[in-house]
Amino acid sequence: MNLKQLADHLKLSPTTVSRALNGYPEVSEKTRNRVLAAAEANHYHPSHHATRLAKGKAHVIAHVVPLSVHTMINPHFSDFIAGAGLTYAKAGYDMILRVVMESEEEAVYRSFAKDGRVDGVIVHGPRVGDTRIALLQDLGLPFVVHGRTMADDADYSWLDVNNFRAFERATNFLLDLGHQKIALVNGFEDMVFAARRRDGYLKALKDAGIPIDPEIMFSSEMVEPQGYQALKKVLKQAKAPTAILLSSILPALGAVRAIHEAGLVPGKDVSLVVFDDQLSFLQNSGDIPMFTSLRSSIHDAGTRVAEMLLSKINQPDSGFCHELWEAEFVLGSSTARPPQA
Amino acid sequence: MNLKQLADHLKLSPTTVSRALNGYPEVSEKTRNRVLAAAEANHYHPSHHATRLAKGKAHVIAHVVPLSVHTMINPHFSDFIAGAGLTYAKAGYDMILRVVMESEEEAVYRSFAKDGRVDGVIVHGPRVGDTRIALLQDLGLPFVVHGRTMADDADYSWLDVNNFRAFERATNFLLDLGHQKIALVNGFEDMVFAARRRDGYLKALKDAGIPIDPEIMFSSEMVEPQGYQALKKVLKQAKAPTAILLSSILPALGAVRAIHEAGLVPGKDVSLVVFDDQLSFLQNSGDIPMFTSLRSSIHDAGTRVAEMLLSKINQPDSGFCHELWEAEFVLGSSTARPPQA
DNA sequence: TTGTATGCGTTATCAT
DNA sequence: ATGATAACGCATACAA
Repeated sequence: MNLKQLADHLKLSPTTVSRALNGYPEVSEKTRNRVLAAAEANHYHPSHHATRLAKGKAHVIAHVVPLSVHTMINPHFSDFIAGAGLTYAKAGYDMILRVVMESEEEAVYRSFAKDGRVDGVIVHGPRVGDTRIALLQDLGLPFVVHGRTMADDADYSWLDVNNFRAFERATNFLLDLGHQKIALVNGFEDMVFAARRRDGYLKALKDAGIPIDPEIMFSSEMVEPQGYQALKKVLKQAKAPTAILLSSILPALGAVRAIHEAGLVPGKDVSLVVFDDQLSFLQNSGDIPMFTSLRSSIHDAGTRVAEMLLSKINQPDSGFCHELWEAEFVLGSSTARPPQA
Repeated sequence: MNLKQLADHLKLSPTTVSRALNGYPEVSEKTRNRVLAAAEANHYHPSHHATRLAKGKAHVIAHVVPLSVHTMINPHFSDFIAGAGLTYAKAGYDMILRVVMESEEEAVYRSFAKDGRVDGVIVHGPRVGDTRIALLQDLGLPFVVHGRTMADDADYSWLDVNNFRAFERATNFLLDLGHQKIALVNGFEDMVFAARRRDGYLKALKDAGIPIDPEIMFSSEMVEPQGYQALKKVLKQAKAPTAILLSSILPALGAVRAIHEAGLVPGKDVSLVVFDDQLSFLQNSGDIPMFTSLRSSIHDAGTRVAEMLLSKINQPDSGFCHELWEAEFVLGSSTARPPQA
């Protein structure tokens, strides 16, 4: 059943039926009710593509996820997408998830910009020297970035966590406790967020006059085995670190496993500070949380980024929007003074 | 630049240009090359909605995820979606992720069925007494179920893991080792997969003549704290279980944490068998994996379910397709004979 | 308040 | 091998 058939059935013109359905004021209450009832009774749903073609708006947001070396569809991503997805749904937007090989990514953006199937996109996980932002600016496709580049971040909209400050702060906290040897278990440092975290860590060490030791700095995918393997290595070093800074709860769990296997106690023999994205399935909460952490909800970030994009789409001339969130410091039971101090 | 403009530019009719672009055989090679070159040069991309309207096919698959009591967007889901998404992309399909409140779920399916915006849907996590399957059959919208109902599973397509057998087998393995008291840390048992797992566990206990103890059976969301809390409870019981059967690696990590805190050693004082979805960020691998497990890749399931749906859409009369995957038993280092045996 | 005519950008049908 | 014309199903400017 399409609009014309419904109109014929009601002995009205398609125009009037369309107006009644879309809430135009000029149609009489009587007619509107007749139309609404008939639409309901006949399970009428307007054709999506016809509507979009006529209106010129897609009501769709795309998230393009490059399925590259380090898989982007990970638990961090799923919590982010849950927040964003709910926001879209509430606003009547659909969310397209487009998994692409890295080589096709540019072509996908180009077609999105031209074929009108989406109104905007979210850019995930900007890398150092990322070319996507310039491309999207060039294409004129509305976008918001979760994260930002290393510089030149004024001429596009983004939401980011102050990763530099969070890790500088975490390092200082450990230094204040008396730790002199602090390891870093970081994500891939070609990702901007990870690079900034490293820089915050290095800055704090430098300010404290502590030499950098590449042997206790790790950078790879933030998964459980990462933390396990890093601690296996580090714990057998002659002068092992007494504290570890980790980029996610996932490697932190692996770290705890390795520490236990070595017959040591986390939060006593080895201190751990973790960046906590508040992943819904790994709640680090309770009165005294398991981990001392810097906390910022990636779910909330997804919600907010989605809101930013929607308002950008509905008010194209509203200028750029920047939000830098400070992570919250939370004292847990994974930190103490170093053993010998 | 649209088709007409491109045609004018080339001094050809839109028809010919369309044919050249879509690979119809009747257009001359010379013309085709001219058209292709001009399209490239002018960054021409056909309007998505116009194409879909004219063709009557959406080239879109939807995954409807009810954001209900137990959040469906979890790490299991994200690995599933990664597999499915890549399959769609390869086949030139888009994937819509629609997050819905449970109350609107039916309305969403109804509109999808009528408005032509999607060609088919994937049904996630069927519950006991799930009404979605009957609804979709009624609506005539192509679908494939990941999982299946408790009965009547002949008249729709599904892919499932043999959860009953996996848990029966795991229980028998522990019984054979000499364990008499085996706890179960399960997902929500209103989900069919969890109900089947429980039934497999109960069957094995019954066959061995071991009484059921509700005090050591847990059913809730499969997250890290679930395993932690369950083991906290269980370990302080007078006659504590010597083995635990867990529905996911996530609670297993929590279980390990609780065991360590109690000063015990997993795989020695307490044995653990885990259902391992092979979550990409928690690899339970290596020569001797951390956990003894029943293994079945949820990523591969996503891939296969997507393939099934696509072939169903392209051959609507091909009948129903059923795949029951057996989980692979993998011996790890988390199991041993019970301490006193 | 309702209807007519036209456009949205393609593909499909039928000529030539 | 190419073109004119009619769908596809809706929205909207303009008329009545």
